[in-house]
Amino acid sequence: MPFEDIQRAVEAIDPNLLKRTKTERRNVLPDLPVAVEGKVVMRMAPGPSGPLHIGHTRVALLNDEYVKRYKGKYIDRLEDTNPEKIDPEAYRMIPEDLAWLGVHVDETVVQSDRFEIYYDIARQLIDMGKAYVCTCPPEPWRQMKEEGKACPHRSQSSEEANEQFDRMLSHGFGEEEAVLVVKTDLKHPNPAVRDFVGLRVVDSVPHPRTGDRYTVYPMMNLSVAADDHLLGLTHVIRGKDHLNNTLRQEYIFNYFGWRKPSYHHYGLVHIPEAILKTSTIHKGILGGEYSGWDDVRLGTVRALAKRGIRAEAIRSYWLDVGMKDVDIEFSWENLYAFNKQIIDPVADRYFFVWDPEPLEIVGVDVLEARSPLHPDHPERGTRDHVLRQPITVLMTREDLEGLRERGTVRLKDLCNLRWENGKGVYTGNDHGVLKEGVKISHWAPADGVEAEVHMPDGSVRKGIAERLPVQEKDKVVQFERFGFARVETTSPRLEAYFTQ
RNA sequence: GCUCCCGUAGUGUAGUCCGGCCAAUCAUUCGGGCCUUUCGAGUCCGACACCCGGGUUCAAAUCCCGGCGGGAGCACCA
Repeated sequence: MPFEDIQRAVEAIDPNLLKRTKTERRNVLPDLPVAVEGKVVMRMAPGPSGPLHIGHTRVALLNDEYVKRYKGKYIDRLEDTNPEKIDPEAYRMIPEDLAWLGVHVDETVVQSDRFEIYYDIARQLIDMGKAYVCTCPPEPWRQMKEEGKACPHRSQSSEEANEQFDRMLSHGFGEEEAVLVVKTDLKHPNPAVRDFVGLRVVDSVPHPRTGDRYTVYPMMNLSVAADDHLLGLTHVIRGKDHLNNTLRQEYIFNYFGWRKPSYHHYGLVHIPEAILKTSTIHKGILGGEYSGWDDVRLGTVRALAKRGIRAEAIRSYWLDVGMKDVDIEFSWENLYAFNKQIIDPVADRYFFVWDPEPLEIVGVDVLEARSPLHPDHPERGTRDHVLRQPITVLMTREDLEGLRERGTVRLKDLCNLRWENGKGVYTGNDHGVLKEGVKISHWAPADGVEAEVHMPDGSVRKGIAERLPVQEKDKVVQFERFGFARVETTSPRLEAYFTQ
């Protein structure tokens, strides 16, 4: 029987059967495997090379969400084991960013406090015969690995390895002269998993926190494995880019017989049109191109905050995206949609006239405007204006052009006008004219405040706005027919940052 | 080259493990109606997708095989 016939037959029985029923999207993350309430320990492990950017917020918030669900513990672990890529300010900025995001951190761990721990792990690996000190130059060593061959040092005894490691620690080797290598399997089909460097020498750059006290630095795979175990991590959620690192770290877990955390790798995120690279930003700030880490052109968390993007919107966005391991394209559009849900009900409305042009109003002595701060919430009050002759208001160039062409306009909350001899002639205050097709425009009083709205592309929209009360500072307002913006200062000039 | 991960609308996502109620979810976006003194919100209608080809089966988005496509790693960065 064709589908249409079935449809007709069913409709004949009861038309309600074919009604669409809406199903609620639950928008929740799946449960974590083997998670016990109160026992979950998770972490965020940023390198302190700068403040957090939008890309970091996924791992920060996903972990936070689960820690809260299972009433667990959240560790912020600063991975500062590469002294060449550290911005000392980041030790302060990262916790600030996490706090702004609403991430509850129970414990902060700084890896540069833990050199002795990594050295101890290294010793134990050596004693187990699972690590050796290699003094091959980097390139031939890599080449041998590629071919699945052992370098001459791989067969050294634990005693030899310990001696050589002592020499590393006592500055007996310079950079690239010796490394401690963790053995895995040289014949592993995946070349990315074969023997990897566990510790290396860096003595050309002092560490911002430990100076030149330590020159043997752990590589991430060693320090991460050690800390994930020692800090009692039960679940690790991170990006797919760490898939091969997990494989390497699991060797260390297996050598020690440690219980592995449950790993989950989500897909990579491509963030279009965002400036995220800390080195680029750093250079830009030093060169004066960017005003700072919170320059609104940047994709940093503090730049988003400055623009009026709310942390809850970022959280909702990542919750919606979820945990899938497909690679995705970040959608500013969707983030803005979540943000609008939050700011629209709370943002007070004001008039901001860009490209302002004056218009003289005649035919009336006094005009009074009482505009609601928010159309859906009259109880919040009104912005009031009283205009007396001679009356001049400001309109956007485009709106004034429209008045000239059409001959009529309604100024919102104020009055209706007819165009005559370059002036606006008062024609009443009945907003019923809108039903007749009269267009509506916003306006600003002649004694309004000079306003500048900084756009995310770095441009500035200048104009005249209503005067905002000082309480609007730091809040997101809506400039009608323009968009949302976060108010930075209300006087002597109005300065705001465009949200969306 | 080798290894791993992944392919559902413009974007994100549900469904895939355990085949049928999927003639495919929800959100966003876009188009339109209603409502509305901005924009939005709300509400209603509409548009757009199972990477391709085989196979198994009464039945495939779902299972199998083979392609193709995308991404990541093969660092003395994290």
